[in-house]
Amino acid sequence: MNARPPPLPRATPWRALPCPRAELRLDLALSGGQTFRWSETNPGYWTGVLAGRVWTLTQSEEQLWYTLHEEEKEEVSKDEDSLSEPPLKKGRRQLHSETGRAGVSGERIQDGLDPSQILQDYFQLHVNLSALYQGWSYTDGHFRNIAVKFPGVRVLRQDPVECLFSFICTSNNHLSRITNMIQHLCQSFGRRLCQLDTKTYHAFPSLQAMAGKDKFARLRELGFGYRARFISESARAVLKTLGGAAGLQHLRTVSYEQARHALCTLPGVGAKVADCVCLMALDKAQAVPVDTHIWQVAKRYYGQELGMGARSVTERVHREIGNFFRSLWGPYAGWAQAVLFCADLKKYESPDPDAKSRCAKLTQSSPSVLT
DNA sequence: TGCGCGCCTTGAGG
DNA sequence: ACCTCAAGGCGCG
Repeated sequence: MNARPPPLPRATPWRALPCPRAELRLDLALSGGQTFRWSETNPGYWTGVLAGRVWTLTQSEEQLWYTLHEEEKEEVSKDEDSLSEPPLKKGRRQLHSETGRAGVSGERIQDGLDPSQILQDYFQLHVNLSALYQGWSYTDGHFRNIAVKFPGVRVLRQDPVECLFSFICTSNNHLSRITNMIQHLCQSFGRRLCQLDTKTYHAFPSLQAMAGKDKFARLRELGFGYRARFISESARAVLKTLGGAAGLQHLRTVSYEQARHALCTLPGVGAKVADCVCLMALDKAQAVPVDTHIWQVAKRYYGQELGMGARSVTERVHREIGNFFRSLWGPYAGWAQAVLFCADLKKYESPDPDAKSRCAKLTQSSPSVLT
C-alpha cells in the first residue's frame, strides 16, 4: 500500500519521505489542537498552508506523501497593509538560519529550500517519537493506556508568528470557533495563495498587516471580541519591543524561562499561551501548557492534591502541574502533554461501553448523592 | 509579593 | 428561549 497517490490538478507530482505511521499520525497531529490551518479535504488527505505554500499531505504505512499546489499570479490582497515590507522578488527570498536547522518563515517559502526539508522541519522528524513513547509508558501507567490508542502525536514546529497569534485567539474559546476566527484572520489580512474547489487559501498575515491602524476595528467587526485588542496590540508590541518576526524566531535560541518571560510581556499572553508558543514554535520541549482540561486529567489520574484548593487554573496551579509533569516525563514533557490533550478531545472519544453504564449508574444513584 | 475573584466577547451545544 | 461554557488574560482587592 505504498503506491503513489493519484495526481492532483495544477499541483506538483507526489513525492514521499520515509516516515512510519507509528512516528506520525497526520490526523492527530494536524487536527489535535496544535494548528488550526489544516483540513481533511478528502478522507486521509490533508490540505493546508505551510511556509507560504499550499500543500496536500497523505500517508501510507511507511511514507509521508506530499504535493504542492500551484500559486496564483501575484495579486496583493486589499488588506495587506502598506506597512508591509516590500515584496521580495522571486529568487531572492528571505532566509532565516538562526538555529542551523531550516528556517521556515510563514510569509514566503524560500527557493532553494527543499520541500522535504520543510516537512522534516515542521514535523520534527529527527525526533524519535517511538522511543519517547516507550520511555513515558515505562514510567507512567496512565500514559501507557493512552498511547495504544493515540500513537504518532508529534509536536509541530510552527512558525512563531502564526503560532503566537493563533493561540492568542484560543483564550476562553473553543476549537470550532477558534478555527473559524483564524480563517477569517487569514482571509482578511493574509496574502491570497490559491483556490482549490471552492476554498481559498491565504498566507498567515504578517505582523505589519495585523498592526495597522484600523485593524482593531476590523477585528471587532469580524467577531474577535476582546481578543481584537490583544491581536493588534501584540502585533505592534512584537514589532516595537521584540524585534519583529526575526526577534520572535530568535527566541528559539534562548532559554525556556527567557522566551516565556518575553512572550508574557505581550497583551493577551499569559502563562498558558506562552507555554503553547514555547512548545509548538520555539523548541522548548519541556514547556507544559496547563489548561482546565489538563488540570482535570492531572487531578483524576495523577493525584488529587495537584492544584488543591483552587477553582481555576491560577498561576500556582500552572506551576505545580507543569513541574509535576516535567518530573514525571522528563525534558520532552510537553510532547507527552500533547498526547494526553489529543486523547481528551471530544471528537476522538471512542464509544466506550463502560461510559454508558457508568452514566446510568450515576443517574440511578444521583438522588442520594445530591441530597 | 502572592493569590483568587469577577469581568471580558461570541456562539456552539445542551 | 435560556443557560453554560469554552486550549484564558487582566485588573483589582
